[in-house]
Amino acid sequence: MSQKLILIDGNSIAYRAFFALPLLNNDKGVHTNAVYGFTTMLLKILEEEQPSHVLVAFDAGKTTFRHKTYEEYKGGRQKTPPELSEQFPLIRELLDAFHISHYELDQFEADDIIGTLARQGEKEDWDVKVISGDRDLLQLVSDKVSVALTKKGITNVETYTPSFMKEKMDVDPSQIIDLKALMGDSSDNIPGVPGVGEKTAVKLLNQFETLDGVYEHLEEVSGKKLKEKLTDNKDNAYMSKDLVTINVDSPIEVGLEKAQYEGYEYQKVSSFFRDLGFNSLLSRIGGEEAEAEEVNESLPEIEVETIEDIKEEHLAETTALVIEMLSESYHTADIEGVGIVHDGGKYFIPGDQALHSEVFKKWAEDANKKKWVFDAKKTLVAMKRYDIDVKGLSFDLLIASYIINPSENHHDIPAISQRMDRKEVAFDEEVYGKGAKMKVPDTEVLADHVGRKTDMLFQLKETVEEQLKENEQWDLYHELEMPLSQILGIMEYTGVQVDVDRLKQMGEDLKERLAELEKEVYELAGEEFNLNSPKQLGPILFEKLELPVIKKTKTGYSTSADILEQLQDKHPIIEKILIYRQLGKLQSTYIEGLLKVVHEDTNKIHTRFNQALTQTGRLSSIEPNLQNIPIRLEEGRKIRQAFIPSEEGWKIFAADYSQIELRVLAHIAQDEKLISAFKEGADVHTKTAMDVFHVSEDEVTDQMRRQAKAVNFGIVYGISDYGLSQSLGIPRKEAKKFIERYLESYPGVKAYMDEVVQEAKQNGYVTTLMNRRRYLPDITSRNFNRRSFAERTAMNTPIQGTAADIIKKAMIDLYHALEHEGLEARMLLQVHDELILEAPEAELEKLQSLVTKVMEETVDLEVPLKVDDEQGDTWYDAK
DNA sequence: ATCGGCACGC
DNA sequence: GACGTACGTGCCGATC
Repeated sequence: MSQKLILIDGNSIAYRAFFALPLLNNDKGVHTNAVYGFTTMLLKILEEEQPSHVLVAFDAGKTTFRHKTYEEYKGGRQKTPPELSEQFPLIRELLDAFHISHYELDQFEADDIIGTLARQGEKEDWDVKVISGDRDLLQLVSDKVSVALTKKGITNVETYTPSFMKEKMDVDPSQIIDLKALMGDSSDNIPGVPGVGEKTAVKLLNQFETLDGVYEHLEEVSGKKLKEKLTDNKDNAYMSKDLVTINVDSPIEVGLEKAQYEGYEYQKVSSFFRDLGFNSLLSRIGGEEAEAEEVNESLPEIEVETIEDIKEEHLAETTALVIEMLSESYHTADIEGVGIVHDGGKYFIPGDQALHSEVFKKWAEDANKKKWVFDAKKTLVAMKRYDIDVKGLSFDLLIASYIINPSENHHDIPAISQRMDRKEVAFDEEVYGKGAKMKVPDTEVLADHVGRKTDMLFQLKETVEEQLKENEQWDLYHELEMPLSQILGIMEYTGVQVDVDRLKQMGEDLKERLAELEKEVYELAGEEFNLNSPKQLGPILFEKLELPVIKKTKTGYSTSADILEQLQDKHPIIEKILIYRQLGKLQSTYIEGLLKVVHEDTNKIHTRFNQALTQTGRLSSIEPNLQNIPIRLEEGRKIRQAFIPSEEGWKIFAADYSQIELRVLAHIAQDEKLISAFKEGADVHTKTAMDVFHVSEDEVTDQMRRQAKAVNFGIVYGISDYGLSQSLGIPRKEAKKFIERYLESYPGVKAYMDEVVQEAKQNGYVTTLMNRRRYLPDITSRNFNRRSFAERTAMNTPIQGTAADIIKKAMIDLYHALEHEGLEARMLLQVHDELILEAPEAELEKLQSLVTKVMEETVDLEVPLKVDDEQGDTWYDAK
């Protein structure tokens, strides 16, 4: 059997991992992010490649033989951060635990060790794969040697073979050295020929094949400047060539046999993982499969009493309560059991027993009996399904955890407890399994697990509340998110009425038009294919029809709408495809997708608002997402005709904030010009155009206003100059200028942007009006991209987050106002800056003034808030 | 099952 | 100079 050798560039991968992952500490305060990243990469390779031989090469010391040729080799490099240096010994330990050999050689770099072994393996006719982040290694590619370069992150790689290289870079492996010699490499301080970049170098090599070829035929090189540069820098080019050439004949003292890999010992690796706190990786290594029972056995003892018949003595004044469902969709999920923990005991009750019990209902509905829960909204909805109106939900661990740090991805009880260094609860996945294998375990196991979660909830409450108070987020939690959670629960439970027949009719019409379009596209293409597959569409457009290639994706040609639009006048097929895409989206996502989630007996849709997800404080909506129902194009907007009031004689009423983010910006930044624009009630985009282009109101063209609008959009969403250039279809430099001119026009905004970035650097986080936080660890990153992103986030989050705070508060105020006024009107949906209600026709007039007033007055800013309202028989008509 | 490409909203 | 560029959800095809 053929042998497979994996050669890993240890330094390169460690660097990659270090910069790709946030600087994590384990519980002992040791930085482990590079080790962690390295480990995930290693596990993935071992699993996917099943190699017979593995070796990790490291760079030895400070100087190498290359420094003799060129003293400045790798000069100007930032020195390795100490947070990373300290992790190299751990990486070696990791490799030892895996029984994987590693090697370094004085005066030589990891590249040379890898090159030498790769050639040896090749000679033996082995399959060799090199893993690195360093493109220099591409020179090793051959029929037997492939090179996998890390892309985004660490485990995401791109494997280079000779043919892939030719396609992607338009050069052969043998030309890589000459390519580098010409273009140089700033990160290694290799000069190359100044002024020659990748594009020129590839062009030269295509014409003359090699560096020698270029110099032999210098007179044929086009361009006087280029010829001059090449002549002047001939020495540099050849020296660069020497420097980048990997020594494939290094005096290494290890042979291929040393790299033999025979698998790792579970014990050693798992204890290494435990030492470093890599608990999430434990499940990925092949040890004995952790059975549910075993999981629980390894945890500390806990006594949970399973009771069938619930009595008052099992309940208390203050109780942690968990309603356990295995499925996320709590509108329909079965309730498997109920966990109850208080000072007097720990109980588990099978779901049906609890929810059908009169004793339980009475206790649940008693507002004086305090319930501590994880996800109050879910608890409320689930219980409402059993006609229980739960009251007294006084603590919500989910919301609290989210408020404390929204950037945590896992806010479930086991994850939270683990972060607090308590390891008494198994993860749901370990107990229930996942995907198709998910199942309800035996009652004993279920009771234990639910009991543990409930117990942990009971224990964590105090600490978490202290943390909220310490962060000055108590009000945000207690006065905003907690009350909102109840309101959202009621909204979700209420649901939105859907005109199913209407949806179905639209589906029929779409089906016909799609079939027609499909036929037309096939005719124009001259063949049939799957029109929904970009992978199949690409070759048709760009090979068969020979349309110009504007952009490629990593898997082929890009066929996205903005690319197709640029091709529109080139071929009649393009327009058909665009329309097909548009209608296809409506059909699959909005017609079929919505029909799938309509409740059969009521014809209502019940979304779920995720209140603990976004980094900015906005809500999100799932199953279905009712926050992205089409509106921009008329065709799609018609979907909204299917959203109707749930009662006869009722109407849909919608109210939205006008320019809330820009108003918030004016307020936070205290920018006089922006403030006065809003106070005057000016059209803000026109005003921006006047300020940015220095023209009077009547001189503002549509084009100028459109551009100003895009800039405002960019400011609100924190997009980059690149993002703005994309949305306007202009060069990045111009986009950058627009942003600069905007900031010159609004000095208050400029000052705010600078301040908020400083604040983020100082505190490590930014805050909103109501003290919502977003941590930005990348604000001090040495990586430009990460840092820039963090800076834009610092500027944008207080704006978007404050707007989110405001509408959330408005919802609470409105809920109480409706109650206070004795109106029947109900809130149904929130779409970031608008609220959708249904109401009896007779209430509309009152509603109009009430809703507007409540929303506009919910906070008092330097600028007025403005609310527009609409009404109609369907959501579509409320426009 | 999971990923990539694409498209919808704010 | 740049290895990626507002936030979400969900569909499809392709892949293993």
